[in-house]
Parts: sequence; structure tokens; C-alpha cells
Amino acid sequence: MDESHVGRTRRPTIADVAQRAGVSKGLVSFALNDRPGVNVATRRRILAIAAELGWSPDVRARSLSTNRSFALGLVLQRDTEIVAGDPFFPAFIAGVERELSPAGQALVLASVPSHGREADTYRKLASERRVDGVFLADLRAGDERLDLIESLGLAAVTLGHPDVASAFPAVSVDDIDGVIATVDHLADLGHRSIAHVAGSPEMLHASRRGAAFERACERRGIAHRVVDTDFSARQGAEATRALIADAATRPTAICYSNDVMALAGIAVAQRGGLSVPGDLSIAGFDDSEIARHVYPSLTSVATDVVEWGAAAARTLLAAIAGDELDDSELAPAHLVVRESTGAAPAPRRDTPS
Amino acid sequence: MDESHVGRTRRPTIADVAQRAGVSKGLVSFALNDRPGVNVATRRRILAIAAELGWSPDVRARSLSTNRSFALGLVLQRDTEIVAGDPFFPAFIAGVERELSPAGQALVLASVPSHGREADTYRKLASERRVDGVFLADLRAGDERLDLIESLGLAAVTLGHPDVASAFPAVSVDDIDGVIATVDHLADLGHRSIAHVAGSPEMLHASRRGAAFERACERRGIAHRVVDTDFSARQGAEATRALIADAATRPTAICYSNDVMALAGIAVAQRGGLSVPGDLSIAGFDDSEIARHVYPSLTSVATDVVEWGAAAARTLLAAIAGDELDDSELAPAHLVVRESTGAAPAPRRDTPS
DNA sequence: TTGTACGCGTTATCAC
DNA sequence: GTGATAACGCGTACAA
Repeated sequence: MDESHVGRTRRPTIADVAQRAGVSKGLVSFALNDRPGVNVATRRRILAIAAELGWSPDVRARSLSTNRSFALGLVLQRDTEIVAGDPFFPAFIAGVERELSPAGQALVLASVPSHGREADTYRKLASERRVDGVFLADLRAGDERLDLIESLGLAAVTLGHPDVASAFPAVSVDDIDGVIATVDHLADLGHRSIAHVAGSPEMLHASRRGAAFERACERRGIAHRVVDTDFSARQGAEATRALIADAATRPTAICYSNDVMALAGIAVAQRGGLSVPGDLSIAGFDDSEIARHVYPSLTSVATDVVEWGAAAARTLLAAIAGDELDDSELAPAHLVVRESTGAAPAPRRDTPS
Repeated sequence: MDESHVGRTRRPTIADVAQRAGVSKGLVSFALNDRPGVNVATRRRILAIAAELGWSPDVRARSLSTNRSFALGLVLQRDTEIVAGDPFFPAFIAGVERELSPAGQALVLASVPSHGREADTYRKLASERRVDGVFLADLRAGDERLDLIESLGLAAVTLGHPDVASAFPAVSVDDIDGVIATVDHLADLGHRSIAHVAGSPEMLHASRRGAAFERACERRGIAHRVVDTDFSARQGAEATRALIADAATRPTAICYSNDVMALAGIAVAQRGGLSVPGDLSIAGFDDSEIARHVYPSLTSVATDVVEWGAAAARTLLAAIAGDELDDSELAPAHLVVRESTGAAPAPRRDTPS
């Protein structure tokens, strides 16, 4: 009858280790945290006993005393349908986890359906002290979250550069290069009229890609158009229908802001009797796995999202640790040419000059 | 010089509220938690002061004293590439969050690349006391996680029924109905040889769908084949290539275990000169948004994944609260017929009988 | 209603 | 340099 161990054994605390080692709680803490001031032999003994007892730190207790949560937050604000088709977040999260897990940090994920509840979610994460910092994705024009997060006393890292003053380090992937490469690729193929099916215009990366697209077209002397969408396949399809409706004015190539819309665009074109890339070249963005497995396979712009997540996590952890950090830039996006883009069709003969 | 408020104001604690209200900490706690034994007027006054001071509970402190984390865990174990194309988790998470957020609970997400690190992740979540319970998705044959989770003292809910004894409630969606409906639909269209491109055979839902497929085919007297994959577009494409390689023996219809593989399958078929659905009918599974926007649009099996997430969250919260729960069953999967399935091609004349 | 111990690890203060 | 002691963080719970 081992009195103190009735039923399930109580998990060992630092006090148990201390008692067993015949030292004080404080010393055990010092030993376990690799801090100076502990005799080497004593430290070894303490560590051995901790291991033997199966002790492991209780984040709750540690959190309370250190005033840190050892967790980072990511708030997703997208329609369910859109986020479901978006390969970004799963990959980003995988990269984040690769860094957080060894660092003993956890990822707290919140998913909000509407803009309104987004600020509340950050406020709640902060007031409940759930997280030490947050990842700011999908930056918007004049993003109010920057001030909010700062006023909440949270650390943060932005994915990309905000268009307003920011107190937080930015980790960016230059996707402009990918846009330019796409336009150049199409221009080299003889296209003289290209459309861009962009994402939501309040999204900074969408508007920047749109602007880069226009600049690139102008540099090459190419007629261009931009259509805004909400990133959904549905709106990608609608935009495509509108663009190709008038055979006389339709572009010979369309670049989309994501692969899902590009796939929908291919479908609309084919349904309208256009061959891709014979009559219409199509380029995506994301280079999702499916891009290389559709027919025609999809030319798309690739970025290393996993690495982006990892870099963002490292930066945020460093910021929380108090390091002053410069913005960092990852490998730029690059174009992966496949079958959906090809030579521009010969000028139409059916339009009398 | 407001001495006690130099720089950033310290966040108010329950002690501040107590002092301001001229009562004890304990009474404030009772008032804030809506527990009986507090004079109505006093309670009102305490709540007013708490609001005025901007007090909000600190989960860390609450966690330490209640021995609860107020957080639930979800461990994703899939290749980055595969999870990126999978619409399940974003939708599932959206549903989970819909329940957790109002309940003051957080979702802790872990993402592990390999099987080996999966058990460690659960162990860590438990030993650090990060979460009170976990969602068990992607059940496997003889899933070792059930025993592990139980031994770790965590609560859990399984997504679907395990094939071994389980201490946890299951929340399931019957996808068998969807499989049967698919086979019946194809049989009604005259198909007499159907293949199933299944997911990983150790995944319970994959093997169960496979078995259901075979039973449904046998019931209708239809020749059938099952090919296992890892759920990736690549293997979906490979499986399709193998299936259609021999024109004499190829099936006239293929059902896939997810939409991504089905899209890859359509591409392989078209590339091989087969028309879909003219020569080959194709059905997917998941009914992702893109399914209705490709050409031909994809017949697929739909389930309400958001609702599944919400139900699983409710069940897990109830289990943590100590309720004894029965397994629950959500609305079954149903087939959404689109263009990628059609009448079986006429029997080949080029094969001399 | 109050007072106070408690949960568990961290850290500042002291003593040898 | 080694180590002990005690206070602290914040909310909960129980005896008084």
C-alpha cells in the first residue's frame, strides 16, 4: 500500500525533484534551466532525478510566473470556402511548426468568419494572455491591426511589408519578381493583350501584384486590364467569362492571383470553345501540387511557403526574446512554366482593319 | 506624477477589483463566475468595477488553479503537399472555432511531418499541460493513439468510429452512403466495370470506403478494382495511368477518394485521348469548391465538414466537462452529380468476341 | 463574506 | 561559487 500513490500517480512537480535530491526548489529550477550558480555535480544529480521521476515543466505554472505564454497566435480571416481551397495556410503552418515545436512553443489558431470579429479575436488572445505574439498575414491597405496589436502589447511579425508605419519586423517574399517573370514570359510568346485576375483589392499583396503587373505590361508595351475578385473559384470564373465574352477585345493571356482561379479560368475558356493555350494562355499563382497534374498543366508562380512560415516563426520568437530585428527577405517567387501558356494566337483575320 | 502608473499601466487583477470594491478576492471570484452566495447588489457593484477597470480573466492563472488548460489540440500528420491540397482541415477548423471561441477555449494546432514524431507531439501536449483534450482525425487501423491518449490522461473525441475499443466518444459522418450512391449512379448509367482510387489503406476511412465500394459493386454485379494511394495528386495520376493503360481491360468509370486525385485523373484521361465522361466517367470525393468550376465539372461526394468540426468540438467540450456521451452521427455524405459522370460508352467493337 | 492556503515554477534576497 | 528561503504571478476553493 503505497499510500501517496492511490490510483493515478500524481505528476511530479519541481518540489518532488527537490525533495528527492535533497535540495531546494529554487536550485532545481536553476539546474533545469541551465543557469549558472549550480555545482556541476549537483546539477547532474538533479537532472538525473528529474528524468527518473519523469518530470516535465508545466507550461501553465511557468507561464504564470514568467508572464509569457510560450505560444504564438495565427488568426485566419477568410471565408471557409476560400480558405479551404487555399494551399497557403497549411504549408505556412507546417513551416511555423517546424520552428515552434523544438522551441517548446505552441501555435494557437483562431479562425474568424468576418472582419468584425477579427479585432475581437486579437483582443481576446491578448487579454486572456493566450499568446506572446501573432503572425500578421494578409496585410491590408492601412491595416488597422498594426496599431491594435501594438496597443495590446503583443509582439508580431508581418508577412510582407505594410503600407503604414509598423513597429514589427516584416518577413517578406518578393512576389513581384514572379509577376514580372510571368508578363515577360507571355510577352516573349508574342502576347500583346494580357489581363490580370487579381485578388481582393484591399489586400496589400493583391494590389501590389496588380500594380506590378501593370508596370511590367507598360514596360513591354502591352495592353492590359485588371479585374478584382475575392480569390474564390467562382469569381475567378466570372471574371474570365467577362474577359473573354467579346472575341474582338479579349486578351490572349490571363494571369490569375491563385491557382484555383486559374483552374476555373481554364474551365471557362474550354467551355467557351477556346483552347488553352492555343487561343488563350493562362497562368496561376501558388504553384499548388495540382498545378502540375491538370491538363493542360498550369504555368504558375511558386514561392517557398513552408520556408516563409519557418522564417516568420524564427523572427517572431526573436522579437519576443527582445532582439531588435531587421526586416528580412526570402527567396523571391519564381515562374514555373508548364503547358497552359503558349505562343499568342495569330492575329485575328475576321476583324476588318 | 501618478506614481503607481509609470509607463504602461499594469493590467488589473482580481485583487485590484477587490480592493476597489472593498471586498475580498474570493468574493470577486465568486461574483465574476456567477456563483451563488453573493449579495445581488454587491455582485453588481463588483461587475461594474471589473468592467470599469477593464479586468479580464488571465487564462494562465485560471489554468494553474483549476488544472485545466481551456484549450483543445489538433495534431495534423500529413505530408505538406497533401495537406495543402486538402480542403478538410481548414473547413473542420472553421467549425471547431465556431464552438470554441464563444466557449472561451482556444485551439492549439500541431503539425507533424512524420509518423514517428506524432506520438511525441501528443505526449508533449499532455506533459506541458497545453490542452485538455484532442481531436483524433484520420483514424488508422488498430490506432495506437487511442491507448496513448488515454494513458496520457487527455480527453478526446474521434472523427469516425475506431476499429478497436475506444474510451472516447466518436462523432461520425457516414460516407458509406456517398460511396454507395456513387456506385449506384454509375451503375444506372450503364457502367459495368468501375475502379476505385482509394486513399492510404491504413487509414480507416479509406479502407472502409474501399470495402463499401466493393460491396456496392458486388450488389450491382459490377466488375471492380481498388488501387491504393497516399491521397496525393501524383499518385492519383499514376493510378489512373495504370488503370487506363490497357484499353481492353480499362474500367469505364473511376471513383477517387478525394477531388484532387479526381482532377488529376481527368487530366490523365484527357491526355490519353479519352473524353470525360464520354469514354471515362470520373467521380471525386469532398466536393471542394473547385469541383463545380472545372471542365467538365466534377461529380463528387459532399459532407458538411464545418458542421462536423462544430459537432466534434461540442462533444469534446462536453466530455471534458465530465458528461457521459454517446457516439453521434451527422448527416450522411451525399452525391452531387455534375458533368464528369455520364453514360457508359458503348461496348467496344474493336475487340473480336 | 473573509482570510488564506494552494497550484507550480521563477527569481530576488541572503547566508555560508 | 553554492545553496536556502521566501515572495510572486493570479485566480480558485475551503475553513472559519
